[in-house]
Amino acid sequence: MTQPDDISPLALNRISVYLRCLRHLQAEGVSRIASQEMARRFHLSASQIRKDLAYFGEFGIRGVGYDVAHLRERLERLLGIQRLHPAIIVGAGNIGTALALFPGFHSGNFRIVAIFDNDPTKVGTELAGVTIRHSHELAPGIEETGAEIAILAVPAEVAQENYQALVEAGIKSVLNFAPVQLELAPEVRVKTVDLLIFMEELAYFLQ
Amino acid sequence: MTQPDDISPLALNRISVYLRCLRHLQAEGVSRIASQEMARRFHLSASQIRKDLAYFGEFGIRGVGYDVAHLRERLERLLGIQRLHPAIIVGAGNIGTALALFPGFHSGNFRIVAIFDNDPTKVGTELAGVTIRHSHELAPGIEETGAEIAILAVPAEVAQENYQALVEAGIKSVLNFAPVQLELAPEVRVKTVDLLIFMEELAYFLQ
DNA sequence: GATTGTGAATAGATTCACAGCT
DNA sequence: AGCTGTGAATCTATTCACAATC
Repeated sequence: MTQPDDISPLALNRISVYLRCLRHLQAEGVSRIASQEMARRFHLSASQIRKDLAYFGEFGIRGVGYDVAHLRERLERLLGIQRLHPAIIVGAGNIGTALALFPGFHSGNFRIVAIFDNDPTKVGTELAGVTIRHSHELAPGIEETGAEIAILAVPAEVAQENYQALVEAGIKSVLNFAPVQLELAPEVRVKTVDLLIFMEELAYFLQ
Repeated sequence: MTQPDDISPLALNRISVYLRCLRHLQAEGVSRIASQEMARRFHLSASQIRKDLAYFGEFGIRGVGYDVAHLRERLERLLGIQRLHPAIIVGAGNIGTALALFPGFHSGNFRIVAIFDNDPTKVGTELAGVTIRHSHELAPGIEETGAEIAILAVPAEVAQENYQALVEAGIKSVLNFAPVQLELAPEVRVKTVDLLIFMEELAYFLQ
């Protein structure tokens, strides 16, 4: 499938939100919806919904609205989540463990196919139905499983070296939970989730 | 302290990033730094650093750069993290537990002062040095501890009702981990961290 | 000479408003 | 009649380039 590569992450994230809304609507048995009604129900902007959707094609019917099931399918294809994405977790500490057990990763379009840690007492134990392997085995583990996405959940001090190892092992994208400014490789897309920055944002508005 | 209330969240998050960089520099013994050098070291934009900082005041010395220790202190005051912020966790499941044990919440300017869950088998047990209380006790718990920030780590299905309870109990801001569009109360600031949306963003660029 | 702080210029995102379909 | 798709208008953010300052 061809797609624009220069869409803004903001618009892309909104597409994910729309998709979630459509799933809700579908579960409720709604089969058609207008942008305005969707905006009202989920606290979004109607013109932005139309603009975002139109960016990828003409999905609606003028005078009528959008077909919920059809639009949902189109958006899933668009995001590339019509198929299952194998993912790995690097670091089986608190955050890694929590993510391994996160229900969203068991019901959706992502599957945790391997977990790595460098603590020998953890290696060999089971977590979320997967046996933890040693971080040395990152490269063969990624190759065997065809993993595309790595969730990096290691301490900040070792995040850069683990990221490097993932890049060399041929991973395609990384979701990073370590609170560091990673030195990025151009061929690997990284999304950093920095809890302290979120907390500091909230702290600012407390004043 | 007075401050502009209309700063963009993007700029605010960058201030957090600068602060982290300054801490690194200070730990390395660097006492002065120019925007250009800081940009080079941490992969940022020099003109953006200057613009962001200048928005809050004149922190630098022309021809010289910025005093690391001084700027750090100013930014901490600016973000309101010169003092400790008491925070609570609602939901002691996988994510709630991981966050309770997250090192960032033990070394920084945030302190987890209470944890709530509605599972009677969890109530009364210890987690990260705090005894888990029943969710019924949210309001008195918030009052006693003076908690300002709540970390909402409950299943998606019950996120809205727990949010409502937090609003009624007088919390000031919420960091929400449930993958839902919360119906927001105007007086409570909310930041949602949605892992599935991040994963979907990465999936898009795999294609 | 070097570097900040800042107005002007550019780029990007959102909202408006309406022509074009059904 | 009603709602989408979209160009134009507005608003926001980033980058540039240089005068002001040390």
